[in-house]
Amino acid sequence: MIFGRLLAMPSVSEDLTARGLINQITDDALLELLDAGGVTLYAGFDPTAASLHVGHLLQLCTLRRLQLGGNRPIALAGGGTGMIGDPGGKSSERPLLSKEEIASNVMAIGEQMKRFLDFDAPSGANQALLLDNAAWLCDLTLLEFLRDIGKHFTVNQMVAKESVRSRLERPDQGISYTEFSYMLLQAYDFAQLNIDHGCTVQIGGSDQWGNITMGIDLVAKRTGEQAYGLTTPLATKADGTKFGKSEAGNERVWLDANRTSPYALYQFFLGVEDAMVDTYLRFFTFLSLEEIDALKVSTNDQPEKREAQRALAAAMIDLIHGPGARERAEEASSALFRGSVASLDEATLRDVVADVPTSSLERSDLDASPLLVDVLSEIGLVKSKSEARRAIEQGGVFVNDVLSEGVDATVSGNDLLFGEFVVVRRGKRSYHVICVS
RNA sequence: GGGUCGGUGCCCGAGUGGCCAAAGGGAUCUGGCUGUAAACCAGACGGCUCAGCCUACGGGGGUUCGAAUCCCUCCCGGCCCA
Repeated sequence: MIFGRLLAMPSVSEDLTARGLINQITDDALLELLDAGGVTLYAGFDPTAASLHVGHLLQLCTLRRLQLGGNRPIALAGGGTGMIGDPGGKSSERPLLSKEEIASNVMAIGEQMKRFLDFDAPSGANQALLLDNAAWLCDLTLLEFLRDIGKHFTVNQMVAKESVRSRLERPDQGISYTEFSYMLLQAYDFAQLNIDHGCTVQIGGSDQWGNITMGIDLVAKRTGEQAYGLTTPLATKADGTKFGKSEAGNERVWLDANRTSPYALYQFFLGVEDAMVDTYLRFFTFLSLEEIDALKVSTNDQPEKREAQRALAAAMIDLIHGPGARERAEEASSALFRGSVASLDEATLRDVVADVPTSSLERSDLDASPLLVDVLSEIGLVKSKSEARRAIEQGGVFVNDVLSEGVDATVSGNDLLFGEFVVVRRGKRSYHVICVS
């Protein structure tokens, strides 16, 4: 059904262009190839964790777009390169992960990718592939590497790359030979994918431009084939910092429901700044450009309705966790934010409990009327009791929507809703439900 | 291996014997204004049994009434020389 709608949509290149997804492209001819379909292309993912996070969305969604346009995407997990670490962007050396950790991360990430890419396309022609570069990098010997890859590049050009130069220019930091070699391994990946799978295109964020062009060079030198590269802009927040790098409280926003609940993910997108919502809709959703334009008008005319944010959040949860999770996240959100928590009916509250962060307490714990300060820190809504005291003193703690005053406030059986729940809120929007049994 | 500079709280970065839980900035948190937005304003921002105490300025040891600040040593990093 979605596919049917897409067929009526603009060509791949028109769509990418209109969405602002093209930052740089090595050759305009690539656009025609992508429009024609049948191109095999890849993007790399570092398996540094057992889950993807919102920072990966842009590449995932772009691969999806290209697949929907009839091309064959390869998601390349950097099981090999992940053991090295890309020097770009970071100001310091990255800690190395163990082989086992990386392998299990690759598995987990591959599972999540199934929501974005079709790995079982019936025609087979453009079915997505998940590969791990550990397959060829781990067995590569140093001598082979130096002979077959290293000889094609000069240190001069490597040092000139932005990712390296920025590290060299910092007076207090160096770059290890290991990380320096990263770009060559990435180039090797491209060449390997070209040989094994006829892959001719690599896509990535704009910071990958240098690595991608090195890969293209290597492909040309090893196989004589013309390869291409396309970079997307970097997704940023309104203040210019990286989108999804880390959010409130330095928590990453993950695609794994066990790490970031669908409700929390929904809230994350619902809270997007007006200034960025249109960009994100274009980058991350598969809504038509017409729909997105209409939402932009809505943001301009009636920003307080947050229609664009709602559409964005809904689309993302649909994509990442499915419609069922989306509906629950929407319901929990409106229950908590529309009116007073205390006035919710029991059934609604029970539904909310299922989606919002919760903790459980024994009824006997409550008999002693524990200090609110202790309870807050126990359920993890604050990091320490000092922080709990501060939060209360600053007027930022609410029990069942009632402002708590005084650090000596306690929690007791009287605070129970339906004999079971205490809804604690910190600040404007951090809800936590305590279930008493 | 030699020389030299440096390692400060989440990050950047001041401090070079007491007035240091340690300037300033950023991040973050809370309040205000709003629209569960941005910007802006205000406050907070190591922990605890909280007018006090404990833990902290790379690790360990020492000098001193007293050390982030001085000395020794070890570890780590930058730069230069070999």
